[in-house]
Amino acid sequence: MTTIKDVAKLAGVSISTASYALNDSPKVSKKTKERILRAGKELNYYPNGNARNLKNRKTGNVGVFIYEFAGPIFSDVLDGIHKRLQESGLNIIVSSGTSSVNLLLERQVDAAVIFDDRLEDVNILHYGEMGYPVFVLDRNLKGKNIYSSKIDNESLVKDFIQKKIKEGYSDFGYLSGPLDSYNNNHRFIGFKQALESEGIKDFQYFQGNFTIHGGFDVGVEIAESKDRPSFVFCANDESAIGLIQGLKSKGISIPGDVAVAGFDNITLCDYIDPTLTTIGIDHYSWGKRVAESIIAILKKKKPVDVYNPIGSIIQRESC
Amino acid sequence: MTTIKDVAKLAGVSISTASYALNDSPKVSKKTKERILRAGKELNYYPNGNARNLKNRKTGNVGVFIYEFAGPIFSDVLDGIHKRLQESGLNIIVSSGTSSVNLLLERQVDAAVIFDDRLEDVNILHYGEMGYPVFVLDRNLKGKNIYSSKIDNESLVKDFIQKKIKEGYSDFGYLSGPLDSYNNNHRFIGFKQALESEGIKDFQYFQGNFTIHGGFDVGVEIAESKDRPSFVFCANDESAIGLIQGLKSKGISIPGDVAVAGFDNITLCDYIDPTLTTIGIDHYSWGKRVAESIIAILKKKKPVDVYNPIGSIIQRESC
DNA sequence: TTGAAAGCGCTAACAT
DNA sequence: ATGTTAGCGCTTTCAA
Repeated sequence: MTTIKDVAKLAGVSISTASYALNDSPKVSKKTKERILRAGKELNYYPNGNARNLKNRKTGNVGVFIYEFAGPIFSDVLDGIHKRLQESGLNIIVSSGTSSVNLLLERQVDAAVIFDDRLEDVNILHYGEMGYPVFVLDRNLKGKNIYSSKIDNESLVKDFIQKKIKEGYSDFGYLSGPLDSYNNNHRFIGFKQALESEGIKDFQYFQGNFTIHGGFDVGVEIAESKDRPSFVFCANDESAIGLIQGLKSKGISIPGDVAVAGFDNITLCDYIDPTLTTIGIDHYSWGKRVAESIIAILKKKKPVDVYNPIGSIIQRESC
Repeated sequence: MTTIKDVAKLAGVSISTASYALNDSPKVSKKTKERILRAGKELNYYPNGNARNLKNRKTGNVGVFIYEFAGPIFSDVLDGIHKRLQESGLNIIVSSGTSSVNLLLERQVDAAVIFDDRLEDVNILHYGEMGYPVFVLDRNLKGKNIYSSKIDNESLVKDFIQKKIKEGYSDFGYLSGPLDSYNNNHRFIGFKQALESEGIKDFQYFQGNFTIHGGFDVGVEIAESKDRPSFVFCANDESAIGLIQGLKSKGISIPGDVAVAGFDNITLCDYIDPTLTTIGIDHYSWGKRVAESIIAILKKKKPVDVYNPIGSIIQRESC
């Protein structure tokens, strides 16, 4: 493997001069710099990142740790983060599962974005304690160097449901996500607040799991029930889409018999029949803003205000 | 920052003994090992990955370099790769754009999977030359340590179109992807082979770009044409979905007036109306198999047979 | 069973 | 403008 030593030897200079030249330092004369760079080209030299990172005490890598690679939401956030980091010459490293923990704790990244319910608090806290900035998305966590950016689930859902109540709906159902999901639980709070504020005491509760399949089963269950709600708010779009399919499979018409809404605004919303009304988050922009903050912290070495993503109602046919 | 030195000091042993203990070497006695591990816990010690990687001349990381983070195909391949690597204790590092090149050439990964048309051959070749194994997906590239795994586009498309010809279609169109796309070009070859083998001389050619939007425009164009093909084969599902929407927007019925098929079997195929007949690749399994091969190469230090993914016709309503 | 010391490839302070 | 050298944090050979 070619090292800086080989380059220095071929160019007939010392290692340090080679290093200066390769890092484009003004200290070295134009002539020798050229000679060194030519030697580097000739030997196909590239610096060993591990050695550089060790010496520099920084890697130039930003880690983004997600729950899984599938999923429309992650993709959009990732594309946003990636775009912004690339403009600033930082590398993006996306990982998941146990890899995430390894890369974090072994300090192979200079900063991290956590978008993964399963990654344990203790690891995030420890990484922050070591002096590295971390952004946690959709998660409540406080600690040294920890920044939390979250969707304002309560207000968004509350406003939306209040609007639907004013449109005349009164007989609601809530299709829940997993009970340990931050987003689900806060959306549920907003849902209940809306009913309460409008004096509606009762609603039906359905347990789902954020998946199309889980939503389908609930759809069938509701279709066969004698006491169907006239409006089901679903904690995310995927379960709403499953719900619609379950209802349709039993001949229920939407929104006539049962109105449905979701949360997230994934691509599928536009393709299902009827198209799905939902609360949309601009995930791409969210990613860009988070990356923006990380860059600022890394460059200026000082804390920064967090940006919380903005949501809006995307009115379609399903309610 | 806590280093191995701090742990050694607290445990009252030398650095080397600490290192042995932390790496669970049998050389060190049970009593001292315990003491060292306890010291490590107390100090919240984690090894510095860059230092370890430098010394070991390996990182335990496998890089997967993709064209973009959005896209249903990448997600499934990634999930497959991730699952298998995690079982083997290897870290997955996913990246894109200039980051990919940096991570590769700086040797921050022990092996790589390239699923990105834009990543230049020269960088891949150089990485292979340095002794690292690389899997290139859907790409023709030969070189040291380079393994190429690809969909058998020609046969799949040829068989499919021949089948459709036997079902009675004869008036075909081809909706192309970008002209520099490996997959598009090989699918086109298979398409032409099928027509030729069945004695069909003519077909219409439409230029698309693999996107829904691009497909839509062609759909409108075809709808307004006087000489509509009765069957349009699209080089991927997204353009097929756009095509369907474009045709429908002008009142063309599918498959009655124009039959449509795609390639990939993305989730949306099941949600569009009519549902889309396509050629499906099991991307998740593909990812697992590729990871399997990488693990074998890394462990056994010797070449391995490449696995090419299997495809099959997914018959739905659109043709 | 434990410790001393060299060295992985690089950067940068310091000396020339 | 260029060279010498220490050292980043770790592993491992060699000696005790």
